[in-house]
Amino acid sequence: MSAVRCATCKARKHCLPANLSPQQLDRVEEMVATRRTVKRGATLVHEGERFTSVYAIRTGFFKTQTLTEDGREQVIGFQMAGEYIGLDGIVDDTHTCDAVALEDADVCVIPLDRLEAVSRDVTALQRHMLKTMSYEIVRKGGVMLLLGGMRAEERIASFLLNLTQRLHARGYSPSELVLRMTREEIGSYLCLKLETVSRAFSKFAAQGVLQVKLRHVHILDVDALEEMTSVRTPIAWDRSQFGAAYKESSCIPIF
Amino acid sequence: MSAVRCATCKARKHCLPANLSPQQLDRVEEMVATRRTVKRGATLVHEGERFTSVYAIRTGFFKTQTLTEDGREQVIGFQMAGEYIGLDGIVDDTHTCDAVALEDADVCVIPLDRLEAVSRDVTALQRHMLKTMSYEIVRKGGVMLLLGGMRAEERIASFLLNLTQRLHARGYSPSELVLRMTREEIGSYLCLKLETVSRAFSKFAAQGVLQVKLRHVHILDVDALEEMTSVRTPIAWDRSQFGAAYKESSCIPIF
DNA sequence: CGCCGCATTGACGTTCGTCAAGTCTAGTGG
DNA sequence: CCACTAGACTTGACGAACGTCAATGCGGCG
Repeated sequence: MSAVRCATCKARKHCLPANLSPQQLDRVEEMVATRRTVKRGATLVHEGERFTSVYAIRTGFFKTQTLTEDGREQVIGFQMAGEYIGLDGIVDDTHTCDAVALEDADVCVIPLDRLEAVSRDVTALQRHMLKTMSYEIVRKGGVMLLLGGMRAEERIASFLLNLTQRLHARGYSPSELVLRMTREEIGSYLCLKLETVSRAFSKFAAQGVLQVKLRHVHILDVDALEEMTSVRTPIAWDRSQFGAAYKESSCIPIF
Repeated sequence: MSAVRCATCKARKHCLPANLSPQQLDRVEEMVATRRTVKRGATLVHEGERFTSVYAIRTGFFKTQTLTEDGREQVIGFQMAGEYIGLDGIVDDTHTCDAVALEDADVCVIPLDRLEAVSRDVTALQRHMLKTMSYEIVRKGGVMLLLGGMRAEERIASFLLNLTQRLHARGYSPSELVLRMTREEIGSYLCLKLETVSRAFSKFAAQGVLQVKLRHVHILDVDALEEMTSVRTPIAWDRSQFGAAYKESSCIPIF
């Protein structure tokens, strides 16, 4: 199970602090209790389940969602390689949402007590985890601004920009992407109906901003998309490491 | 300046872990570099300011807000005794919002490096800070659900329930409260216009659910308010300590 | 090849924002 | 102590944005 090493993991620059010494890296690797594969459509964690570990995504793509009082599934976020799942469970030792794989995935299981123990020795990790959680707080603040202040088309423009930026930071094309989620899941996340999402895609295509063919999206005019997103970005967005260096991104921290 | 001790602070059960030994309490107290008073209307931290410390509120009431691209002030949250301000600044060493006192306040200044150092020694504190940040993540998720899934009146019902619950946990009446913020600030927070807030108050009053006289609100029918808030609560809400014991609250974690 | 889930498109209605007029209150200064 | 004023609040009329409902198209998978 530990044939996979952090040292050679492609997601490492997204989930661990930079500049760890080889000794520290060994220490950090001990945190990973095990690794799990999750098939497309399978659920990694269930809402209400007892929390013991956080998960770092090595490969794959997830959605997190929760059940609202009236029975609808509300999508909370989309997660990709190097991002963490389960941080919301720490507060009450209970996971607050489902995490469902939208493509076959591979995750590291990190028990919280080991994470804490190693954090006491490796101060860079301690700081990194605080930053990771702080980042999630700011990200969610960005979504709040988006939901409160943006029109349907603006939200969708932000969403597309954000997805491509994060994918680009992981080696994919900055202008072409394959959506892993349905229109309904996008709508749920942005608090819009699937019809509204569909209409926006069609309109963007008619304006020559995008080419859309079902899940395949080709962005023709990034600037046009960015002009639609009028809400200021609180913090930098797609960077492989936290820090002041990446502040110039104009995309809202949301997804 | 250290005439004020954590041991005798009334906000302590909200901002520190329970069951600290006297020795641990001494250690924890060393974190507090200084204390600051903030007059009503004054700003504790400014958006964009370099982050070095988090703040724990001893007394008083704050709003946090950020400037959107188009120049509006968007209220992000309201904070009261025992709650932390500034956790969002950790990720990029920069505060992402203003914190403005809505009544005269008194806060503890806790430099992050000291917080980290003490956390390495006092594992209960380490865990507590992770829980505090996890809580903020879940709280923000609750606001997202509220903004996405609730009507104006439902949002305002949730808001009122939440405020009274938090105030009740701090010794105030569970049914009577004095709002520290304007209709416009409530509206900004809930992504509604001040007219909509006003109309909802009037309607609730006409229904006999509330008595409202400007900032003075008297809740006559808590059950009616709770019935309006249809979105399920992800986690427990008003508790002085984290843990599974407080799960029964039916109010959405938002504010 | 046919079916089913996903996506598109149109018509209509509800909710809340916008604009505007007017009231009340706390705070200020005479 | 009272008059004045600026800001906060209330209330009404109207319109735009998006949700709702419904019909239809289409592509991938068995």
